[in-house]
Amino acid sequence: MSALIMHVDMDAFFASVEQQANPALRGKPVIIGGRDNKYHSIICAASYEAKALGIKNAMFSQEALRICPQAIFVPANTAKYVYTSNQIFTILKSYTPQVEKFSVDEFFLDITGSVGLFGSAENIAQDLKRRIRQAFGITCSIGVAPTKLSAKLMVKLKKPDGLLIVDRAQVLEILQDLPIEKICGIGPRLKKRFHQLGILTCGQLAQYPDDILDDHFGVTGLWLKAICLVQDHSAVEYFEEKNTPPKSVGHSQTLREVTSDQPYIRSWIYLLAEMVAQRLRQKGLQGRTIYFYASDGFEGGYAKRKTFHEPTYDGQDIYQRCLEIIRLLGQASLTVRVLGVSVSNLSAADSHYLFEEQNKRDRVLKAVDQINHRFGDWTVVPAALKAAVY
DNA sequence: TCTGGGGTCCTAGGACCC
DNA sequence: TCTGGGGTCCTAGGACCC
Repeated sequence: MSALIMHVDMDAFFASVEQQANPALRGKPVIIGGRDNKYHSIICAASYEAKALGIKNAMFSQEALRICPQAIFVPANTAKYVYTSNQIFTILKSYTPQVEKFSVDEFFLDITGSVGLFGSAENIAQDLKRRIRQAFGITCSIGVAPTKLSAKLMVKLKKPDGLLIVDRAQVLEILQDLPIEKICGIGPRLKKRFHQLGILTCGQLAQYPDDILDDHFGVTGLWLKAICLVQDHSAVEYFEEKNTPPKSVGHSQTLREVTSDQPYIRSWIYLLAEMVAQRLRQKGLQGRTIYFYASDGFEGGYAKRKTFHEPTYDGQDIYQRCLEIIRLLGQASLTVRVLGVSVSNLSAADSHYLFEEQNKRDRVLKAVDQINHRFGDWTVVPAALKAAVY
């Protein structure tokens, strides 16, 4: 008997959690994200009511407001979503110990050994949907198939509040004419390269000769073909609510328009560096690798990362390191629309510095954090930031 | 389809050790 | 001292996901 893998995907998770927490939001178009016009920011998520009115994921908040002026904006509350996600995880564990948290709102379950206890995959799925709806007022979509990725794909076809249970033959039939980019793992670049080989559908990829795929894409090509043949038998990983520390912390910002104003660009880089540093300190982390990214929005852009000897959680350090990376890029003058700063190679922050000088700076940073925490972000900012913030 | 802001993961190549 | 194959670790770059 082949495996039974279940994929569970919450519908409009963030917005649903907020609607459950606040009855006044139910049945209304809700947008998660800032409404501010200080920077032009993007929305984080939207309820189905908002989506029905034309709100799309990752829209600029001003654009969303224009399309849907009656929308209710709610600031994102990540802690709340993670908490609910962990509660859902606990419910899922009552059907099988083999539950994998794929993201905050997506899970895989291996229910191959559970159907004996619970009757059938259909029973488990219906029961689960009912319990999650009762406990959290949230609907979810469920797919059951012989492999993880085919289960995930089935969910994609059935959102929201969907349920699709299929065997291998049915998956193969659905895959036959499905565009390859629907596969989790094929983005715009790979899609283009597959199209150049005349591969447009999963059915075509499933038929393609191994050696040519290997030549063009290496193991990735063979793995993607296995997915299209429903032979990607990667196991559902057990994991407890793991609290793995982040591997990188970063911020990026799209400016209102392309600019070559170097002082303005530098103050944005400084602001991003400070924002990243502040979050590192909140998490008690420091990092050695600085990643800097800039793009004019048309011609790709410059991206470079560099690993430094000393870890840091100091915004000024991060800023200086960004400037060094820019020098390495050989760009005397930047023309940018998008800027990004990210720190990786993280370790637990160690505040015992050898040098008193650093200790002093350390205390200043902590004091600034405390003031900002108490009076709101950016009460105290380095003078160079004023141009960008105000 | 891209938008875009937060990330992760994979891989090639260099450095180093035995 | 040179040679070199095999292995591991690290870095940088790129692709992709939600």
